[in-house]
Amino acid sequence: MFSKSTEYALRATIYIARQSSIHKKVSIQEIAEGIGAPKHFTAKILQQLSNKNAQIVSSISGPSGGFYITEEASKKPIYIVVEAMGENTVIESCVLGLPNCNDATPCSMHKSYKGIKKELLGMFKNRTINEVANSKDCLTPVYFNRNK
Amino acid sequence: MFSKSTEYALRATIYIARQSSIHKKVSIQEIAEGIGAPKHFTAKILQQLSNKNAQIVSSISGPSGGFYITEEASKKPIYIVVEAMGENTVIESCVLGLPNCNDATPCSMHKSYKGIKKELLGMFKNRTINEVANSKDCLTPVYFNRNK
DNA sequence: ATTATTAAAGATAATTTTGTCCTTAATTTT
DNA sequence: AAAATTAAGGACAAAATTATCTTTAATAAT
Ligand code: FES
Ligand code: FES
Repeated sequence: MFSKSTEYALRATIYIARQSSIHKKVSIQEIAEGIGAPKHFTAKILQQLSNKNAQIVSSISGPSGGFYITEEASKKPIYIVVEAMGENTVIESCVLGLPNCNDATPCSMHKSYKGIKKELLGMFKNRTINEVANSKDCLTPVYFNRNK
Repeated sequence: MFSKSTEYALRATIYIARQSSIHKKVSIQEIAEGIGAPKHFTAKILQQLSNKNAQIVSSISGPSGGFYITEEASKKPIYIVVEAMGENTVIESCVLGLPNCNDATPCSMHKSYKGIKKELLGMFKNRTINEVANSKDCLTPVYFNRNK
């Protein structure tokens, strides 16, 4: 559904929200291993998630530095992660790839897709980062690095 | 959601199902223009859709040749198009990109996604090519080449 | 048979995505 | 102040996707 980048971004955000706080930061190394993603690629993605526009995760350089997420940010919907990666279109656009997916210019899948699209959007817009990260639905410790 | 290839494949299949019959075939040229896709790239995709494994669309070379779809094929679900392009995983796999999206090994999005996934799959597995192509929901003639 | 038309097939190129590496800057510890 | 640790940033490389071009094969019309 999403690109690798966005998948890693979601996993990294959830990982950070689970493992860290302002007092206990996590390193790129740890995050990359925890989510099963290449280290340097993960670093790039974390930059996107922490830059001025996104401000989803926070970071501090130097020893005992690393990444963490503020209470404030963790209350935001996971949608912002997808948005920061520029992939919100994946959820919002036409199944057939036509421009303007809306009731005024429907494609022949639109009527079937409309409801699903709404639910998909809802899933990302209504659930907060914190809620997803600490959901009781799955708390296996080795969660993100299941063997592929 | 899908790759360009799969989007083109879906549009092309729907286009052919609308415009053609065994008596009135359509050329690559016409299809490509009709769906707003690059001609030679469309040709490649049509090859995939017509090869021995897929057999979704049929073709005949030579003058007055072109593509068409059999009654039999048009009764199959549009899912087979997505499958022929090797992108059924898009619908079937984990939102976070983890392996084995199922109730036994859920990720923290799984519970929310489960129902949506089922509907998405249903949309592709329950609707036939013919049904989608000739749906009353959208019969605008210039449908596939809306200006982008 | 020859010519024209159309898809099939293969080679190549451009672009985007994914992944790696190396240097710099920031910050803490010693 | 110096050394160590960590993220930031930029350059580069590999792989995958998308797109184009050229030649070949099939078929029909002349
Ligand atoms: S216009 Fe195609 S899904 Fe909405
Ligand atoms: S396991 Fe992640 S959506 Fe099913």
